[in-house]
Amino acid sequence: MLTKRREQLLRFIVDEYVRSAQPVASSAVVRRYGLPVSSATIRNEMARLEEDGYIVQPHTSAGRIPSDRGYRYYVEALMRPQEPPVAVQQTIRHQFHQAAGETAEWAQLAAAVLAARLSYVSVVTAPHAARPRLRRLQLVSVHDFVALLVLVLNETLVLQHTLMLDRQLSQDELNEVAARLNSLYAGRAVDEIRAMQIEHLSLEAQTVRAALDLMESEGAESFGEAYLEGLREMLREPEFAQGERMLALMELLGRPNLAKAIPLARAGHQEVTAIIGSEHPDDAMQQCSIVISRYGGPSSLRGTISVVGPTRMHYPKAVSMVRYISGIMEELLDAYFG
Amino acid sequence: MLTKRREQLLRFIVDEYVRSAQPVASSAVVRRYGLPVSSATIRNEMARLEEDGYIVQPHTSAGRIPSDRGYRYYVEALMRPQEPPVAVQQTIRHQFHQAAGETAEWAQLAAAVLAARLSYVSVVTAPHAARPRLRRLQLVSVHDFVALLVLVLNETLVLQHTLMLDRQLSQDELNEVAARLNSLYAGRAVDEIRAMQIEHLSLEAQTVRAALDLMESEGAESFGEAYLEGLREMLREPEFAQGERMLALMELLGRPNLAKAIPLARAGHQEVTAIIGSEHPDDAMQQCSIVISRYGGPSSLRGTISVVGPTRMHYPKAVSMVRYISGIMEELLDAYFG
DNA sequence: AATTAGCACTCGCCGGGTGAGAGTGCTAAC
DNA sequence: GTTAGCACTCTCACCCGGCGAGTGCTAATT
Repeated sequence: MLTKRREQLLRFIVDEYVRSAQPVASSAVVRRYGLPVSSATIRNEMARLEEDGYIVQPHTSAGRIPSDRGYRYYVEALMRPQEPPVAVQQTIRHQFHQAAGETAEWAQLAAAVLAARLSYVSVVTAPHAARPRLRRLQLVSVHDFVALLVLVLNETLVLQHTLMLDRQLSQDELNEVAARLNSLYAGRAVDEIRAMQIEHLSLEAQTVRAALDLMESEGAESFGEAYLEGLREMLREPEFAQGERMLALMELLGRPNLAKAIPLARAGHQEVTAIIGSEHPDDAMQQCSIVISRYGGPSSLRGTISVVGPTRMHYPKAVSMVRYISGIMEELLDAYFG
Repeated sequence: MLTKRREQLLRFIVDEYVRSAQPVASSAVVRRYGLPVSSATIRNEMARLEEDGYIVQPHTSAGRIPSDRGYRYYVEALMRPQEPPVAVQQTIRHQFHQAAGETAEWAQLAAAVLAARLSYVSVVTAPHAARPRLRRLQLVSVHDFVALLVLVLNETLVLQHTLMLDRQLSQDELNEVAARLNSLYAGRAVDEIRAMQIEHLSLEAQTVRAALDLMESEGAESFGEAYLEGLREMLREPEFAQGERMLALMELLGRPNLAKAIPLARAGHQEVTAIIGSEHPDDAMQQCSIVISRYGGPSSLRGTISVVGPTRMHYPKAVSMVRYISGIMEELLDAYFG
């Protein structure tokens, strides 16, 4: 346990380092903090904090910067999350108000807002149903040999897929097929439909296969439908100034690697979780922190919302912003599908 | 007009510089090219080429690199486009074979293939109909107060939009509305529908408004539905090694700026066009070249396919690859909607 | 026991200087 | 028109030394 003064000092070092990206010197503390002590005292305290592993020196005769452990302590015990100002809240609410309808659009908007407000990378996975049920399917004739399969799921998700037909079918015929399949399968989940083991022929079989595929891919949370925003903004941070680091980061946040970079499993529901630097299993992420949260009800539509930034991240802002946006997503889901 | 030998020399300088990214020295020419002349002769010829503006020296006592004019001459008169090897062609065809159906998927695939084969940035706009006609619209009930509007256009494009309803409507009622609107508007283009000036109430009006909006946005070629791929690969090129340039490039190729970066108007149909460095109006693109082509029939579905790379680009590969993929897109469109 | 003034010490950064190497342009000879 | 030879130029990498920032330690003070 840290003394009161050391806590204050650690907090100041984190705040100051986050602000300036420069190691914090003892004299800087006295000057800007205005404590009634001298820099020598601060130096002594700093030595203790370093001994305990909360801060480090990049080299002898430089100021101190927080270690991952220091950030952890800061996030856990020191920082006061700052709610976004009312004006900002209103702006954001307004933005979401405009994008009614598509859940995917909400996710995209959430990513955009988050990136814009924080200047870090945001990754938002679109809401997905853990165990989707078929509400109704519909076949729409598109062309002589092409039909569109539209799937409406219980959780108000609409999926579509183009079908290539063996023979020409009129809309009426398609309607018939759809009606028959609906009477069989409406209201059921993937596993139930599979369990029924009904044999179908030609178009029916093709439709059922496509529908099951779609529902299954919906059931699994994936990064295929994730929205990533703000790479450009984040690359302006001084820690990524060298091309070397930039490339590494881009590599890491590219589609195929995204799953490795962001451990969805660590996202808690309701509460916001931070993963700081070396706490992340992947070596490439040692310089980065993640602030992540799940949104949506436990049973119905769920998704995750996360921010990836340098360990020198503005945690109060990041945490509260993620919490706020996460809350909005929850509200939206509730309002539309509650 | 250049002498035969100077042409050869220019070609070699371009080839070599593209390969090595290093200024080409006179001695290197003799060594690797094996001409029965000495480096002094090459130096004399180089001096002439420089005088005429085809090559430049980064500084005294460095080799030569091609100027934009030099590249232009090379592209116009010197290079022989190399068809992709048969094996590669087959692989690509196979990839496209797998992605049947959605035109947007073709575009995405085209972008991915192009980026993978060339290691430059590829930008492909999805096929869009210049003057789309409504084939049929359909309303699908999704939720109590939510319906999905599905628009099938003559050119086999499917668009969808979620509608928020004022009151609860059954699928039967929705079908009725759709049927009425179809009987009125099927087969017509945006301008025709507008010209009819029919007054509608509530849901009908809402549907028509949404449908017109969708069709209009489809009619305009935009970067909203453009697929961009390969930024990571391209940033490995030595000219972008400094973080400075990387950021500039990313800035430039970000969504809002994409239209400024890629002048779609300069894309010719059938033939592939190159825009080299300073030929581009925007200052930020001086270091880059664009290889661009339009695909699709002149009347029906069209799109553009382009590659953005450093001016030190492998033009033969880029041009022939763009041409090849462009051809495939054309074939696909023909096969499905011809 | 905690604080502080003073001071020596360490280390990164910056500017200049230097030497090697690469490649040219020029001149004079072929 | 071509070529050998050579002086010249420019970059790059390296080293060096001074400067400034900031520390750690010691001894004195409260």
